[in-house]
Amino acid sequence: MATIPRNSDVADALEELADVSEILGETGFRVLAYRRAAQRVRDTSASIGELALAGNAKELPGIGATIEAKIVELGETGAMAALEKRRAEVPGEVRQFLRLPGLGPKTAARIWRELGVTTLAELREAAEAQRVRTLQGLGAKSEERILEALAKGFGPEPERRGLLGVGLPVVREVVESLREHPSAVDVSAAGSARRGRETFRDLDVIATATDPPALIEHFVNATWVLEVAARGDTKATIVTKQGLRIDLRVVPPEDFGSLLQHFTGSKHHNVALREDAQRRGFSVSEYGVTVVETGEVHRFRDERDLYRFLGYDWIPPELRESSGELEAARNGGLPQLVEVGDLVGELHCHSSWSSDGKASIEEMARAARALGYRYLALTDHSHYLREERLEAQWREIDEVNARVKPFRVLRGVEANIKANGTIDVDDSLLAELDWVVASVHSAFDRSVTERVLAAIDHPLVHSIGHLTGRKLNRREGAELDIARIVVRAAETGTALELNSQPDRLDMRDVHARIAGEAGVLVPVTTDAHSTKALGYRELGIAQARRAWLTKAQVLNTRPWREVQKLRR
DNA sequence: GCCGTTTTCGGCCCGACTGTTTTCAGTCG
Repeated sequence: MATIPRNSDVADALEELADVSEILGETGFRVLAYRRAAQRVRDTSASIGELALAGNAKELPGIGATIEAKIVELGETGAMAALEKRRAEVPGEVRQFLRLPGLGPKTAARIWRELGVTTLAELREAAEAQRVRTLQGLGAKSEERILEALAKGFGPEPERRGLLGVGLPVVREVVESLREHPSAVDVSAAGSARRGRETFRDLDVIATATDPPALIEHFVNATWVLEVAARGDTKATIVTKQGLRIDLRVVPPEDFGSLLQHFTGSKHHNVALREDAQRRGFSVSEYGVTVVETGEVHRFRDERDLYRFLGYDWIPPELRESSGELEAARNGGLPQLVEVGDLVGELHCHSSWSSDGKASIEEMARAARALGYRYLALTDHSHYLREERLEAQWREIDEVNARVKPFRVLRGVEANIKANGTIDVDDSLLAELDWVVASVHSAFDRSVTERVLAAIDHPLVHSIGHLTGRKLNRREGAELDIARIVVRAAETGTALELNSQPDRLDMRDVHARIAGEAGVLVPVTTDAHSTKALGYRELGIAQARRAWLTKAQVLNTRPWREVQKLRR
């Protein structure tokens, strides 16, 4: 009987297959196909094993009949013969050589075949004994680089990526500061921050200027600069006092659109865009679009014109992940994405009634009203609100409502989904509440899917909080059967929240997209424990946009009386 | 190995950078 392999296992196998195939000198395009399939599997939230067994995996771009068969094989036998065979041919730690920066498959293969080196220890010896430089094309510098990397213990250092919630204000401040400079013409954030991705490696800014060196000068002398890592006439890298790396590129005005598009990415989006263009006789680069037949070059000052020239509607940066946006942009099928200004209420937040809450109910209400909201569901943690306290809180809510009307504070709770799937608040109390959020806060390793399903089935639960429980850079979320969860949520009319806390952003983008497609209404909530934290909504909205969600799919874009009707 | 608004065969993104070279291959993003 087949066991369904996890997506990460399938992707790992395909990646290893790519590595060893490449070292063995197989055609680059086959290797590329394995790598793309691996990436596609990682980005797919449905179970690739189930899809493959049903014969549907080849519907995914980049996966054909051959790779689908390999996935089925992995499920049925626990191994892929093609991988096992090649694994046996590539000895020892040769595959590990690829992890050394600057050392690719060609070089790894030559070090192995021509020097007989098969382990990292032997590689160190060979470099120290200056035997690596005996290979044509390699020299002293290569040996130096290898030894340096080995000394650093290039092991799997868990890459710490910055949080969008930290980077976004910084990149905005930089963009503002550059715009104020007299020589600046156009300035924009680029890269993953512009795409609203939840984490980033570095921050990118693109600009045009009448006097590029002067703008660079302004950039490297800003008050927040700790260190200037690189500096030229058109490009500079600084490190801020918080330790964030920021790249600025100053480009010719006539190329601003092309370069902004290029540096916004994602890489996969750009590759797909260029392949598509090529089939139509265009060659796209960061410097413009060349008509292959005539050699004529079109340059773009405005990114929108670039997309239009290639036959697409302009694609919002949040959608540029090579997950269907190009096709949609060609057929007029892009969604009208939700915006921050569409929100009219908050459906998950806390007050000082929770011990970790920092603001009173009234302060929270007034802060929400200042954002243009009309209601706020106060959902303090259930364990602070046993019966008498809950009644006391309701009295305070009534008093506040009298002072802030027509703004409305609603009675809510954030209850715990216990290890056995039950809710830690009595039904009689839940029934008195306007809005009930149920969240997993413990035992993340214990059948989370079943517990969430049980909570969804609870007739008095309106919404599931931070679905997987992930904390970025701290813990992976629970592995969930998202397909079953969204189906049940849609059937029961239970909302699945998108929690905007900077280190949560949970549901993640691909899950939220599936939820939206299944017809689940998604509240974008802040889980704010202070008035300031209501501002996290922009992070959640960025993620909602990455999930292709429209205003209609985001629950708290609706007035409370509508939410009330839609509530199960 | 994948894929198709010229193709079921014959293509497959593009340019910068590095180290080694004296014209380029490999690697990277």
